[in-house]
Amino acid sequence: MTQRSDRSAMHEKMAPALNILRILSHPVRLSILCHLVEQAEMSAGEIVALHAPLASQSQTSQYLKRLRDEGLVNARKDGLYVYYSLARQDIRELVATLHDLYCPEA
Amino acid sequence: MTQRSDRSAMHEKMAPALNILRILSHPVRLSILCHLVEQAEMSAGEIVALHAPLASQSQTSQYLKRLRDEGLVNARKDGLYVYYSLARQDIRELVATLHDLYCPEA
DNA sequence: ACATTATATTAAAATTATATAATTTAATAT
DNA sequence: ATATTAAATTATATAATTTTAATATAATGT
Repeated sequence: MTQRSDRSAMHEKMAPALNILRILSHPVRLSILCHLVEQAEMSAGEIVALHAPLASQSQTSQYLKRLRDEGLVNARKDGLYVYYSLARQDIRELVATLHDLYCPEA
Repeated sequence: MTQRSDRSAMHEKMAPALNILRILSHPVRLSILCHLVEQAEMSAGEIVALHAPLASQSQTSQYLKRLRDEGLVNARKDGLYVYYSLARQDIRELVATLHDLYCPEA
């Protein structure tokens, strides 16, 4: 095992954390996840409304797709509506830590 | 206070967390911070050596500048050497959480 | 079948982040 | 003074992400 592969290994070990950090590094994606920590389930429309007019329907749908694709949220379709919910406990914990550190009460 | 400014306010409230997330979303910057959580102080040269050849001296110096500019690390100059250390407790806590969630032991 | 509403997709343009390469500053020693 | 080493800076190129705009799909009701 060479030095180089050691360092690659170090970086590979960080890959899951880096991936999550990148996903959370966007105001709307982070906001969606924050809301889903407190709300259990929200329809796509509610999520769009929550972020309009800062983010368009198309944009928000794209953010939701990213979160789906990465396995961070579940999507449940009911008729015309799609309901989103958090799919992973680690996101709950990470968002809680961020809240503690960067969203002081009062 | 309009709806729009409410939403801006929501996003502004997230700004500090977002800023930290973006800074941590890079393999070498995250790695540097991880090492400084465990090491207290490291010289620029040690940090460069730790990440070569994946990151050049110039790159690593740029990452350190970013961390300095953002106030995440302290730089102490001693002769030819510059010693870096963590400047903020929140980084320690955040890195610890990331470690717990994404770096399972063994 | 058609209209309506909710949601999703796609492609191009714009923006931002990162890498590369060359150069520079600063401290020390000869 | 000049050579050497550590570290930082700058400009440019490249790559990744995000925004925008237009369009498409899918479910429901008339």
